Amino acid sequence: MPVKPPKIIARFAPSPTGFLHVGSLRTALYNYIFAKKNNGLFYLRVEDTDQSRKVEGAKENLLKILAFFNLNWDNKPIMIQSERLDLYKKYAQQLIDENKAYYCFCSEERLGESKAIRQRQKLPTGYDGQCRNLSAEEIKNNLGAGRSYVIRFKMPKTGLTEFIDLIRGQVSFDNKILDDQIILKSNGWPTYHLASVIDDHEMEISHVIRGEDWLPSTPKHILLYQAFGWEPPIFAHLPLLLNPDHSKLSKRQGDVAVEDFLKNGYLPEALLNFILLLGWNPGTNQEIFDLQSMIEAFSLEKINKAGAVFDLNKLDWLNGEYIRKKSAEELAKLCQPYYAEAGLKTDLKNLKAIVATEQSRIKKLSEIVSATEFFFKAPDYDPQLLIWKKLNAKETAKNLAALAEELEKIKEKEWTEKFIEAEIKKFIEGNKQGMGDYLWPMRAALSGRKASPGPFEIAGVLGREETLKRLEKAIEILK
RNA sequence: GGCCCCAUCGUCUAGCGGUUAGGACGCAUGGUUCUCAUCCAUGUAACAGCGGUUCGAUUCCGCUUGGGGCUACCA
Repeated sequence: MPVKPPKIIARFAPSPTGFLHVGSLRTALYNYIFAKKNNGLFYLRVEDTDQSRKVEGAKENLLKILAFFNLNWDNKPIMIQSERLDLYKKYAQQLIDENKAYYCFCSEERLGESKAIRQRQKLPTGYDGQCRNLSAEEIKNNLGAGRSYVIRFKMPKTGLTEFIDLIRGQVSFDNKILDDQIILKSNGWPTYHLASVIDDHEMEISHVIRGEDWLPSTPKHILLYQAFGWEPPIFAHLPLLLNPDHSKLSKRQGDVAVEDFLKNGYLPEALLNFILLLGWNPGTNQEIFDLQSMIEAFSLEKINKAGAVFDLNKLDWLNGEYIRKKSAEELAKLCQPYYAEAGLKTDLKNLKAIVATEQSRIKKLSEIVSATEFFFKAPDYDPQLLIWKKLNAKETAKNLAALAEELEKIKEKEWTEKFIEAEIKKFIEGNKQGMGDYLWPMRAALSGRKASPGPFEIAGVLGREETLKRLEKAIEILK
């Protein structure tokens, strides 16, 4: 029996601008999980038709990040538009030959003036159609004279272009307000409109899932499909990601580059989980998703129409959740680069113990260094910090001395958090004072901080010698 | 200006004619704890407005208002 080819093919088609926008990552994610959910294919295409925005290494960077997030594409090699220039020209020529497109020789100045006039007349500001009906003679003369030209698509002047958007339902545009779009630039390169339509057709894309900012140009694309006699794909326009002030998520108001989030210590799985939930929900109360469970739970029908504010608060919370789920070893490895950057060195075993003490506190990996730097070097602090509630300096020093004496009794090989805790608690319980009268000064002496991991935890990691040294120092400065 | 899209707590959202309008983040309070965090419990806070349709509208329709996007030889 012949195998039926997969019907569902989605794609991610970024332009290589040098960094990956989180909004683009979400688009890629939705396309990927939609394809996988439906046993379909996920294709990648690089839309590098704007030479002026060319960035060296951007494409490689893009692929690296997608792979890092495990958004693996099925077309190898991937499609790259700059390698297909002849094809776009051929199709543009075909439209010209069929009188569905035309040469336009208008200068930028004339276009600017025309636009200003139409703006004043409160009319749509699109191209005024000056070159739409040039005679064969005029075209020949202009071409002969070597005048620069673009190719414009001839939009129908009447009728409606309607389509069903999977997210928005029926959408309708009046053809007469549609601009005669440039499809081939004067340098011979295609614009997005031409290239994406041709490529989506050739890749046999079944579903175009992209940002809502593309919604207004979708009728132009559909008309292009019709001009070529092709079946348009199904469209689904995603709600936009928003700044806190509800404008389109932009660099001005914080990080938007995926690389920056990673650098700041967000885990890829947390970031992915977070953006999944911006504009989509599973219909249940589940909030934690790995890639596999996303695929299982996903459906396009549950995507929202309204834009979603990118709320760092919730991202931080989610990231904390994922950090807490890591093993000490995983976390230590993830934190290593941050220590290296700070010039702090220690072996992995020690690092494991150190990061474990802050695992429940940090929200981002980048916080680990400042949160744990007191392990690396004895902290400076105000002696007042050592004093707990109603105690005075003298009593505090006395308690610390008693504590030190007890700790002295613990042998090097018994020096573990658990054992220290058991011994010291036993000792304190034998006294008339409370836990805080001993433990606060001890913890403060070891960490130099108001808030920190517990004293036994710190002592266990610090080791016997360093612990006793810090206690001595505390007693000293209390005098 | 023109066109298109959108509208439930501060934020992400559930709801698909009859609900005490639910959950999560945040925030607040309490418990656990020497502290902070974690964890647990409780609380806080929303259907933009006006008209219809209907026995009944958060839900369906229209208008208003508000927000956003597009309007490039950028994608």
